[in-house]
Amino acid sequence: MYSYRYPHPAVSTDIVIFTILDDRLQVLLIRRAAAPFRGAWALPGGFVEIDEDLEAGALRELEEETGIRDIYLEQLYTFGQPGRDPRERVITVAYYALVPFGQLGEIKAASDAAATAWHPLARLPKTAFDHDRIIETARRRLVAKLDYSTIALQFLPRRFSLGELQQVHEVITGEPLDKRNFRKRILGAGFLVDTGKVRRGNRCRPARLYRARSPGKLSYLR
Amino acid sequence: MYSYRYPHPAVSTDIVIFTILDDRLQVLLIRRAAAPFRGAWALPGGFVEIDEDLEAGALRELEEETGIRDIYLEQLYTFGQPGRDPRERVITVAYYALVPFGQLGEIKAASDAAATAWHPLARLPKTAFDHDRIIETARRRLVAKLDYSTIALQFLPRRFSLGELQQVHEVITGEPLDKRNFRKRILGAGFLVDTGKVRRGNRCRPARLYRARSPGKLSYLR
DNA sequence: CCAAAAGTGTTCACCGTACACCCATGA
DNA sequence: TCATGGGTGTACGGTGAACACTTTTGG
Repeated sequence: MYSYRYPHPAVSTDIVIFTILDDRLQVLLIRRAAAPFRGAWALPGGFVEIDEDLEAGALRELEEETGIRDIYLEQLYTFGQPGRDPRERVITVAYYALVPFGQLGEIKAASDAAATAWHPLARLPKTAFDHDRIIETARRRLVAKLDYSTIALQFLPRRFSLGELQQVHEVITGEPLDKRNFRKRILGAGFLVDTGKVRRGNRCRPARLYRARSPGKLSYLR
Repeated sequence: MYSYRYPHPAVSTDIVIFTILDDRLQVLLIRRAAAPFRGAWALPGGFVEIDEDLEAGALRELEEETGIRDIYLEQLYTFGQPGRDPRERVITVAYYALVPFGQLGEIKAASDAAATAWHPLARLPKTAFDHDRIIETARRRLVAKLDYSTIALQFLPRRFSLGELQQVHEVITGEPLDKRNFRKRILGAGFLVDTGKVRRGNRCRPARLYRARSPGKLSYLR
């Protein structure tokens, strides 16, 4: 009854990296340099090594293919339908993460990726494998977590204004929010701290800058 | 760059089956008939066949080992830490499901399971592998979904009384609920339909029986 | 001085919560 | 007749939603 008598599937990770750029929710794709789906856009990711933790494998592939490192991944879902990869049976464990806009200079096109680029979710190209389905699953998860978690903060740098945070919420949901209600709700929740600093120089009134109460931690609202 | 030059991990499924029995949340475990962890309690599950969908594999193993069939599984999480199985690298995709109490006569001990038994979550035995962690992850998911989904209905037969539904909620959360508020909230949500039938013979006033508005479907509250 | 984003309170409707008694039945 | 769960309404406080004007700066 031991398993290694039977053929094993390949196991890979795929990573959905979201950012907000030009007032749109965007996802990072790489152009595949090799078959199958050569030339098609695909999620960063790759095969897990035999003694490597799943999340570690995802982080490694992400850094190899995009240069992005030191971010917090959350497991999304595992896609294992036979036939989703034409080469062989591949089961992929999908992760997702959110990165701040304005730190895009670092994205590189690496080893086995011909190019990397941000794509607005509203206008995705045809993607390799079932990656469009993975992206849609990640989008739904993101929207669902938006109003019971502090997930939106991950789109912002360490210090940010309330206007920026509101804009993140508006871009993700597509719905405009009332400024006074938003501020009351967010500040009342108590997970933001006024840093005492302001941002000036925007040809308008300076904005107070806030930070998360426990930086780096994912704390929940209630 | 093709993957099959590299060793592949084994992929298995594990299934956390909850029920409510004796006013306690319980989980179905099998006693392992083979090494490793021979004689220890473990979740039903097993290796995925090379051309088999993940959920189909989970359903097959569940039926083989317990006789349970025709239930709705939901994917829980994928556990892949190296070393979690002493034989070789095994990545397991965990599923969970809820079955009605009072249908337990069918549970069998099958092929590679020496015995099957329900265990109250509050008093779990030592489990094989990392199955205690998988069970705890499933329990948290269940509690989290309780009040924004109709998941509790899955513990009940097609027709049920409001008292039974309230009891399900109380057992899962461990908190008592006010009867009038519970009924108001549940009936106001509009996913229950009065069947017109009653259940009598309990030495007390007969209870109206309800059913889900869309039987078999997982509809959400708001 | 003007454009642009920041900042600020009140009112109202609705919802969750607290709370106690009668009803229908089988034994 | 009595024990057992079934069934019902109201009052209150808190929370989310609607809504408009002043402030501060850079150009």
